[in-house]
Amino acid sequence: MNKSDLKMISVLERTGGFASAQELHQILRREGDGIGLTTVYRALQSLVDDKIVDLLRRDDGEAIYRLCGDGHHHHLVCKGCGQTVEIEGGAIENWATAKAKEFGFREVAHTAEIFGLCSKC
Amino acid sequence: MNKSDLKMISVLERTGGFASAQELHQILRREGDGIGLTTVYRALQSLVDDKIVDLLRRDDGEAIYRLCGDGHHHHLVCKGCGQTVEIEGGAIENWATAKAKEFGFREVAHTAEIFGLCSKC
DNA sequence: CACGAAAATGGAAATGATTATCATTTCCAA
DNA sequence: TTGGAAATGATAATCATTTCCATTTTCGTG
Repeated sequence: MNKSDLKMISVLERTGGFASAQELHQILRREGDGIGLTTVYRALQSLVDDKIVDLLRRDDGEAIYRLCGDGHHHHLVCKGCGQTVEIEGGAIENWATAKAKEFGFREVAHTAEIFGLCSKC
Repeated sequence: MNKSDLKMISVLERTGGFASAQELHQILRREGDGIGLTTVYRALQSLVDDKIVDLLRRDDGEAIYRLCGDGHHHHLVCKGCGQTVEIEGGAIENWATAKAKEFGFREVAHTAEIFGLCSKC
């Protein structure tokens, strides 16, 4: 956990929703921070490894990052403003486990995200 | 639906699991087909638009395609051999709908995939 | 069959995100 | 202060995907 990591956490806190590496870099630059794009990618990768931020993908495949709370959870993402809500997925966990067992799969992981328009958009 | 579209459907049928555009292109080339990469992308895009194939993303963001049956469904994907199984997601549908309503989201869609190792791998 | 328009095709260049390189700078303990 | 490790960032390399554009194929009509 170095200076850049903390800087990224700070921007992510301020932006709230998901943002791409490029966007986060631009924001920092606008604020006068001379941080390099390389460092942004490095810091984000490091935070993902430490499970401090979540990484998921936009429709076009671009990676987007979000500061996340502890433990396993899923997201409700607004297509309009990018605002996201962390949600519990009790039903999902059971479903994934059951299906995996049904087909004899081991070491399973799963992804589940919901996209839509929030009440403001 | 043109010749290239049919050709892509044919390869996808033979490969079974998910494959990327680049992989599908290589397979066709190996078989002696001189189809261009551009055409592969175009055909896949067209099939996705017509909801004949599913598009999802590998961990690194690369797009992978799979011939899919009718209707809404999810996948159980083997990390080892790429073999996939289409599964029903009754529990997921309800979960997604309920959560969306709970937070006042409209026009919702959702993704849910399970990754693991199949019995052979 | 011949002709021309429209669709399809594919090679090459452009794009854009992400990663690798590498020289320079910052940190920090001894 | 100093030596080395870690961090940094500009630049170049990579790689999937798109865009461009010229050529070829398809196909309906005379």
